[in-house]
Amino acid sequence: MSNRDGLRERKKEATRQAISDVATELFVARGFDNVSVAEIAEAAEVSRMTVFNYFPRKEDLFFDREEESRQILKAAFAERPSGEAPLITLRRLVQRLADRAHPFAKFTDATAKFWRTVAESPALSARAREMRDELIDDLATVLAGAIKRPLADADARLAASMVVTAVTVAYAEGLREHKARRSAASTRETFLQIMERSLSGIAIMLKGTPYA
Amino acid sequence: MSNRDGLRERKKEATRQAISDVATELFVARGFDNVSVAEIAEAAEVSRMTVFNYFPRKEDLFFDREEESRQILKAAFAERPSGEAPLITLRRLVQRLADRAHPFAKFTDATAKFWRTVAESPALSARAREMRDELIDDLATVLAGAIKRPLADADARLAASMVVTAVTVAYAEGLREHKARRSAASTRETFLQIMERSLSGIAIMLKGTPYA
DNA sequence: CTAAATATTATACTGAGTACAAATTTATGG
DNA sequence: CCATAAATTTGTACTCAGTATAATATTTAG
Repeated sequence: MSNRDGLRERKKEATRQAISDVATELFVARGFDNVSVAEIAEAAEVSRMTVFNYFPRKEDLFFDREEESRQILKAAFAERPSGEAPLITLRRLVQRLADRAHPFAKFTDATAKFWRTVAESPALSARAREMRDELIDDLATVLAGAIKRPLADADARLAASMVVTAVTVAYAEGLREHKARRSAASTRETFLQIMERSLSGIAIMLKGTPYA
Repeated sequence: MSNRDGLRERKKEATRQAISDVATELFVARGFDNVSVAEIAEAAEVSRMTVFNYFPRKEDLFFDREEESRQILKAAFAERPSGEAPLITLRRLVQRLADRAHPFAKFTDATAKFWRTVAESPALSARAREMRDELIDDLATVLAGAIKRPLADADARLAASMVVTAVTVAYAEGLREHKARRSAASTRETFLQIMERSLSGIAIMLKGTPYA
């Protein structure tokens, strides 16, 4: 029998999902810090060790989509018209994410609750910050790759840091507007406006480099 | 006897300093994560509880100057010529820190070692990121205060995030140059140049607001 | 069916951080 | 100087995340 969809693989995926599901349920009900890994294991009818087997850190039970942002960046630069300035590619990417209401540019009660849970937990907040820094590194690498530099240079690191900061601020302001009961169109407009302002400023910072 | 400089107060300060000193020594010698609080307590001839009494978290034993950046910001805006755009105040502040080789703009073997120790410890890195976010909040508040807004608004938050990001990147590049054995003048120039480029871009982002 | 490969579990440990009460040290008022 | 109040230090016992390791159970392959 094949390795890929044998009984073993199916069971693994099932237990992983079961653990993740039960953990999410407990987290939203009682808050991340008020649920122990032992409780999750018990509720998922699995041993504590098995939980750590699938999710090395407790925070991994909450943040399941770490890989996704990396893929989005790669895809955007893979499809980009040759010769287009990397900063323009990013501008188009942001527009598209907003148009398609992608989770990274969506403001609903669900996303608000998600980030409130994060804000209420020091451990989750720390992990979110860590992921933000990892994203900066990834973006710097992708940017350098786009202009055929093997390694990220100082300009790429500046660009990446600034763009990720811009998204962070724009997203936070979008969430803020949502919580203030503004319309979806309004929050989307706020998000895009901050991104536009930021990107035009970043373009100035990168004038004379191959990135802008 | 007065409360301020009685025996009790002096002893408290002495033990606090003793704990901090012995901890720093152990950390630089063996790395933050390879030294337990119990060891520090033993080396400082004090109980484990006393260590936690003075330093609620282990990371506090390493980062002793959290308050300082806050004070520098406040002072800079307290002394600023009335009517000066806040972003100009910050530009002058950066120049002055570089001129005076303040720790936040200084690149020596000591600072390099300090930040290497941070980079080698997940816990210290996490704390550094947390402090960075706290600094952003503080700066946003100070910026809003400078134009007589009681609360930080979206523009202040954007400005603060971008400025702190700029300093972070500029400082990191300065450290990088130092590690590559470039001259002190060169690292200083790199730092200032990144700050200048960044601030001119940030000025564009803030055009039409009272901050730029 | 057997044996190798892999997943799960039990157990025991380290280390940070907390709660709380007991013991010690310093301050203060007579 | 003494007694007592106030503050500091300590001991003890706990919770919880995370790691190491060996034993056990389950799936796969021959």
